[in-house]
Amino acid sequence: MGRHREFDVENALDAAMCVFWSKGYEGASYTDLTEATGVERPALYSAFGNKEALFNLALARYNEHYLTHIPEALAKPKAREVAAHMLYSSAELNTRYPTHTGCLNINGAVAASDASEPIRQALIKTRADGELRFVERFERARAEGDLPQSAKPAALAAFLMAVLHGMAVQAKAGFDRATLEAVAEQALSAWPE
Amino acid sequence: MGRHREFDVENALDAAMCVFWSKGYEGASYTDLTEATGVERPALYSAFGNKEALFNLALARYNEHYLTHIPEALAKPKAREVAAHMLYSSAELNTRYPTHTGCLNINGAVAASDASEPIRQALIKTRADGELRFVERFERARAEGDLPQSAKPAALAAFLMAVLHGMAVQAKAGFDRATLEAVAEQALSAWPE
DNA sequence: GCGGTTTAGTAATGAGTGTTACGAAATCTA
DNA sequence: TAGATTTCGTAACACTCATTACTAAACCGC
Repeated sequence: MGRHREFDVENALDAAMCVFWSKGYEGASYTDLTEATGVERPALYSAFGNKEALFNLALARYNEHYLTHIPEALAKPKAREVAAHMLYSSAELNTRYPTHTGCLNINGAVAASDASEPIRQALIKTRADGELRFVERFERARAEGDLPQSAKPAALAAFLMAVLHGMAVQAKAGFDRATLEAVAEQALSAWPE
Repeated sequence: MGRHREFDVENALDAAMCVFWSKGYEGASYTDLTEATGVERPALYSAFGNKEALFNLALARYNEHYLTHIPEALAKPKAREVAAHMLYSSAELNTRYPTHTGCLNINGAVAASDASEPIRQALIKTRADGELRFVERFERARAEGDLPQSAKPAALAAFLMAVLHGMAVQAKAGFDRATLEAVAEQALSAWPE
């Protein structure tokens, strides 16, 4: 019983996610969030909690709905295809929406004030979790003979993530998809066979 | 005539630069800046102008005093050495100071509020200027036969910058020097001979 | 020492931040 | 329809932000 919600929670969360994607955690104000969602501040608080909780929900939604290429990549039969899928899919995603380029995990916070240090750490952890999955995937690839015995799975995963992070920074700086794909191609040319 | 400055302008600017290096433009407050410099707010204003001007001075100082490996790299005789010097020097600089890891050009602002968009654009321009120097350097290398005719200088420069940006993000996330050097080594293995 | 000039530092300003009290509106159950 | 319950939205809250008047202090040339 009681009054019904007049806004769609999923839509509002998606709109909030786009604001964070574009401006990062600290750069996004509640004025921005209410404008983008069409929901007044107190309603955002009652639906999602405070700004930190809202961001974490937006981050979870981003990882689930927009980073679908990660499990896709991990499922590829060969290590090189794993890397290629990540690189080209990221080039696409990083430039798909002109209003929010780059990657939420990077844009969210690289450096920040003390107040938002928890968010920065949460983003670091998210990225570390992702990297770990690639380390394990490349270890499997080496065990399967898909990578040479001399290959270092941890180094390959760190390198792959570095290129992905760099592409996200470049996308946020306005680089177009073709340029990012050239970066991806160059990164792949270094891949051990 | 008149009263003398009681603080050293160079020292204060260096301390302010470290604050921006650690927390970025928006994340650095005047409380942080006065604590780090030991100079009260009005004195910072009279010496350097407002926050935006202070940041630009800090950025210029950073580029001049801490990015000395860029001209060093450009002066190397071979393209591969140019890239190698950039990668390993950045791995070192990004982890040299535990209190301010990564790179000021990246930490300064990747995503930000509308208010600090000018700073974000200034950082983008700084990075673009740097990239251009590498494009020209690699074009020369190709002309000199140091790079194969099939090599694409613009793509190589974009790739190099992507890895450097990614390493800066990783350093800010706490990666140690050895890990960054492994990334550098992997990036170099992709370099055309 | 005096007058003119510059700096130091306290303390205030106004705008913007995230957050929340509170009363009006809307819905469900009885 | 009456009462209980939930949401909405205005308006305020306390706080921090960058920025700056303003006064006392320190210095120079005379």
